[in-house]
Amino acid sequence: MTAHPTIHDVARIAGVGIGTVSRVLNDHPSVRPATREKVLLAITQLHFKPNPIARSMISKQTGSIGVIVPFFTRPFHTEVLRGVQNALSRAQKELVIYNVENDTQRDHYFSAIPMHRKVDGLLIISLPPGDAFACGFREVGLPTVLVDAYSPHITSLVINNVEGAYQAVKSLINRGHQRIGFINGIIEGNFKFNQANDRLIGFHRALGEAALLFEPDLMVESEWNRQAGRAAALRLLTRNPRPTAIFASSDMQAIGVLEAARQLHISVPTQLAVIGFDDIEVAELLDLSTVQQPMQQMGEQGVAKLLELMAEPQRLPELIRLSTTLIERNTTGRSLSL
Amino acid sequence: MTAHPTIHDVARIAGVGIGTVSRVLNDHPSVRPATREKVLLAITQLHFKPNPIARSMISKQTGSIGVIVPFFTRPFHTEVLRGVQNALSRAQKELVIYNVENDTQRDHYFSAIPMHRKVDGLLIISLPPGDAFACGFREVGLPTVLVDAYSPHITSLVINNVEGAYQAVKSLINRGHQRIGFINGIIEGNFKFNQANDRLIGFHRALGEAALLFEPDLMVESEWNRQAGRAAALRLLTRNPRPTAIFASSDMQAIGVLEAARQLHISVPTQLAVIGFDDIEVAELLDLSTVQQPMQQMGEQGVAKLLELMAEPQRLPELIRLSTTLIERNTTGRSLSL
DNA sequence: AGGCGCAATGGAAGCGTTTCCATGAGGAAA
DNA sequence: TTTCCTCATGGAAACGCTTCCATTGCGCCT
Repeated sequence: MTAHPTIHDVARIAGVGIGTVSRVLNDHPSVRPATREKVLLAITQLHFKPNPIARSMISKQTGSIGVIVPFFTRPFHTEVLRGVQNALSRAQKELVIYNVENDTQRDHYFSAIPMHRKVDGLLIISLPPGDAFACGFREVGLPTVLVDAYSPHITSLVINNVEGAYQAVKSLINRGHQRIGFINGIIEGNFKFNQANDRLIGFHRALGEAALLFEPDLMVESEWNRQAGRAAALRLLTRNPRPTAIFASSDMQAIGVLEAARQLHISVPTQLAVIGFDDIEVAELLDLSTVQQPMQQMGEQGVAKLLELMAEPQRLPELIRLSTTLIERNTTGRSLSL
Repeated sequence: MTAHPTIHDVARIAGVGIGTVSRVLNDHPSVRPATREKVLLAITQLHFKPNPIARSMISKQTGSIGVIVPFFTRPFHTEVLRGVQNALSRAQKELVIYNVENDTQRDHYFSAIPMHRKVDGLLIISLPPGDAFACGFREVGLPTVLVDAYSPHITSLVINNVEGAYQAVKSLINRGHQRIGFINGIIEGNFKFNQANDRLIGFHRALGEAALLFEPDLMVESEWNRQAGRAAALRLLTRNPRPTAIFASSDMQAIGVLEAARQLHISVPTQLAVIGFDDIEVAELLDLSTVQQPMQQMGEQGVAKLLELMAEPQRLPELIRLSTTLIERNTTGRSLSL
């Protein structure tokens, strides 16, 4: 409850000027060792800690990084955040989380955060800002990096969604599947880059290469979660003839597919092959085949890029591509493991 | 890139004094409507936003809440955070996450955060601070609330771990199990309150009530994760005679048990009953019996208590108890669901 | 011995707000 | 008309720091 001591108190106790105290705090060279000692002593006596807010006032730096992320929509994001957190704590930065649950909230953050200057840098995950916002970030001089999203105006770190989807679908085709269902994420109306769109392209490509026809009936859009995946799968699996394989845009959706299959007494993988996307921890538990994203790496590298940008704000935007890895487990037809 | 306008710029443009601008910003009553309009106009013209750091300087409020949490150790914590985030965004507060991975980091945060005053309040999850730290929080006047941890000096929100463990073990006993293995979390050396200790008490109680002997051999401590749970289960299941049921302190550990059982070709639930703790989402997927904690509620109510405390800092510490719910699924022996 | 330059230091200014006090205008009461 | 009081307003002070400029003292060079 005692008031916090200030630099003036320290100066008084140490019998020096406030300038000298400040110099000691900032490791400024021109302080005589003897003086430094006096000051240091006073500091420990008073339990003095410099007030970071007053410092921020002058330095215009807060030591915090903001992360805008649809946090609870997919375990995927938790994993990315893990990477973010790792890199950030190494860099001694604080992590401020802005969770977004809907478009209103997203836009609110996009427009408010650059103005309020409570973070030194911004990491945006899975949410492509429109050009207007993107340019806004540049204009106010807030270093920003996109992860799992793309904008030409902002350094972006994306995985190759086309390739990932292609790998998944091709592996299904290689196993002889001809009618392949596709549960995609939501394709955004305003048609910026987005994951769902790229994955559709990959889906098409794999089909085309195998001279298979794309049947619009076999593609469904759904939210990224299990319930929606399940509902989508129920629709797909009641088509006639039904698909013999389903590719889902996220592991959670794929798990929904497994549930739907169980409900309809369709056995996996014998009657239905299933492959997901992400490779979250549960995928391994359920022996789900999937397309692995380097989630932690995405987070870490995103932070690394952001720190670079903060050090050198005039840097031009970059586009960094990471690749996916096909993980074939039981749901695409390997014999049951032990 | 243009410098941010300040209150002085606004005052100049509007042809008023800075005091008046400030009054407009803070909805102070005594400003003539006409004057207010002039100021408001200047504000929109300049795209002026008050600098929150300068505000913090005076108000000594940052609008942020810190959360110290061993974030990535259990999905449990993600769920609690979800509740925290909900409550916080309703209250328009920012969320600063301090993830702790080890004791050093924990103690660092415990001692540094109260001093640096970058958060208005602190929520600590699953990490009991020692008395020294606990009193420290009070002394510097940082409102603090504990969730899933207890200290007599700080408002604490805990579930009834004794009861939860008791419920779990009793349900096993009711099903006829006599040799029950217990994979507990780590019991902290310094023997403050902790979850593991209470659960051990609950375990004992259930055993005692049924006149069963506690066999120290059948209890193992392990980290809260799957790998450790699996290792612990392998040890338990190679005892002779082996337990017919295992109660694990977390669902992730319980999942490790399931893996171990599969590896040893022990079938669940016929040859081995398994029950976990938490009721995270995967538990349902794997049809795992468990003791449900109201995770989101813990987060929300923790924040609610914290906000109360911030409004009324002299409040005395409270102890709030939440209860658990036994969820019986397949791994404790219900016949296989569809 | 005198002058010069540099190292060490003190403290004012300034960062962008809020708050408070002083001032002035205008209306009501006499 | 004069006196008070109130309401609206301007701007200085303060928040706790960093930075910069001015000042002092000392050693070294000539």
